[in-house]
Amino acid sequence: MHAFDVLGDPVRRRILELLAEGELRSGEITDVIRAEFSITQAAVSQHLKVLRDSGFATSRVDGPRRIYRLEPAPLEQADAWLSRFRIFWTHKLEALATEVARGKKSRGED
Amino acid sequence: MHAFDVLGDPVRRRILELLAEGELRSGEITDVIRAEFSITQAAVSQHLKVLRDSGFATSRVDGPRRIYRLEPAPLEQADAWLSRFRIFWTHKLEALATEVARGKKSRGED
DNA sequence: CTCCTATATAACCCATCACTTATATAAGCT
DNA sequence: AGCTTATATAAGTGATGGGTTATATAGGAG
Repeated sequence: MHAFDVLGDPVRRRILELLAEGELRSGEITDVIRAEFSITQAAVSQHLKVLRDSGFATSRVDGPRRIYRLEPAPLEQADAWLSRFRIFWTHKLEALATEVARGKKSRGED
Repeated sequence: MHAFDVLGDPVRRRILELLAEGELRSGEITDVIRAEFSITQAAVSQHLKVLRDSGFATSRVDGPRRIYRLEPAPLEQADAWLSRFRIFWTHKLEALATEVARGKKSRGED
């Protein structure tokens, strides 16, 4: 599944927002998502699997719990793809500053 | 259709890349896409419709032709959503520089 | 007016996705 | 061992998306 396909789902985007704050237990994620989207625990677990399989998150076991952590690499790839369009909404000098700040790390991506 | 759903399709991403170079006729887009993806003219036209309906592109009539132009607003929204994660792959000062360069235009998006 | 080119739309099909309910797995407690 | 909690997986379903072929629309050329 391509990074942008993963980001196409609002539940997954929300999970990534939550994980941006720091590590979370599966149950904590499930509670928030269930409150906001009214879906079952199984559905949330399936979204977590998609995030794992696509490299957006990793999990580690803590007793009977799973702790999820954000993995930024696929997000960075998505960001790199979008970077070529940034010239359209920033002034040229500002765009240049952005590129300098990003260290021109991403070339020939996608 | 959410911006990230639109970006989830490789054909549409490729069309956006082409339009980033400048305006193109529907037929020019169709030729490139057909060569790269082996799909029909109708399929390309449907992708162009998705891009129009979701605000990623506009078209104007030139005789029997349609000229397509990139519209950056939805791409900027997608970029704004990703911006909250940039801290994960840039150093803090670099991330700050990026935010300054972007003029902190996007707050509370999505 | 008719024909051709350029493009979009309609109708249909099939695969995939997001969801559900039901069940499995595994750890901790008593 | 048996129960409970935490989480994942299996199986099935309905909706949607992206493709196809066929057709419509509209402008320019003869």
